[in-house]
Amino acid sequence: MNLTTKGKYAVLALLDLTLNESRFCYVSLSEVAQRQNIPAPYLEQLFRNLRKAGILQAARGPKGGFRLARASSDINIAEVVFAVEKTMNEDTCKGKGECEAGAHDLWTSLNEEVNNFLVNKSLNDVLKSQQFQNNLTKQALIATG
Amino acid sequence: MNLTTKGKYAVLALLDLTLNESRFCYVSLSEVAQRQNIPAPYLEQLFRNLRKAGILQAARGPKGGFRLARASSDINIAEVVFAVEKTMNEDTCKGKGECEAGAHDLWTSLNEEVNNFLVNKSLNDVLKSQQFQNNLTKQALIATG
DNA sequence: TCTATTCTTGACAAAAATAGTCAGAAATAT
DNA sequence: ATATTTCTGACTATTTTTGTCAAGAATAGA
Repeated sequence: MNLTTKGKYAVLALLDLTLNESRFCYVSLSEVAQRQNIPAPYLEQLFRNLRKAGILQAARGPKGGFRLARASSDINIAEVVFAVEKTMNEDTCKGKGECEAGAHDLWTSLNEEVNNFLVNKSLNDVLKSQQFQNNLTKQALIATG
Repeated sequence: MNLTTKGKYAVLALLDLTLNESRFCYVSLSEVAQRQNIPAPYLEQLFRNLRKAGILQAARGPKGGFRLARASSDINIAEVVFAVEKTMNEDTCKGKGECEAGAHDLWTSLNEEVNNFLVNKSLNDVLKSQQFQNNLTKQALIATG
């Protein structure tokens, strides 16, 4: 599993979206980008993938924007990361038979370990972390008012 | 935690070394490189770091080479990976206060998770995997004879 | 001492991935 | 109509990974 800023940006942006979307409203990408300090055109790329993955819904035009396609408790971190990071560690034994089984198993297990951890954390779980609540509520208020 | 071929090469090379070193003998880098299909000059770089990290011992000159500095059961995978991969995910919140605590905790936890897994696996553990034994014994014989 | 072997070191180069940018098209609320 | 906002594809820059090279230092053995 590759874990770069791409994945982190994506999660961060979705958390922001979760807090700032009000049930029937869309939140514009530029808002999120500004609040979370992510280059807007870059975030566009990520949102593109998140939409294709069925995690985001989009609406164009004025008052348009993005919102979660599902409840935040139904979106886990793994799928978010997968949606934006290219390929996971596909266990690239280059076929020459030089891949030792023991080592192979090791990376496979590791991947499963990481994956499990992330699959079992939903956006909502992350959100429930007390510190986070405090932090972002503040930000949301600043942004709104 | 960054996990590229560097780390995999390192582990693979050490496993090879473990199987092919006979208590008091050194194994030459080029041997390992050839057997495991790793570019020798590249492996040099890795071994350099592994030596600095106190994982390998080296001896120059004819009959020289490398051997483990400790028992294979005393070397865990995490330290091997650390020795060759540059920096781990140092939780680079760029200080602007834009790092959300919830997300921050998430990456930290993930890192700990991965780390734990790798710290608790020794070279010897990997070696004990049955398949691996079978596989490499074969290779070792080919290499010797 | 001489020689072949092997590690040591530092710097360099190529390739790939990541991060970030841009311009123009398409949709839509007002 | 117009302003807003997503959509798309291509492009550039930066960083990391991967791999290479050449010259030096140590040492076993003849």
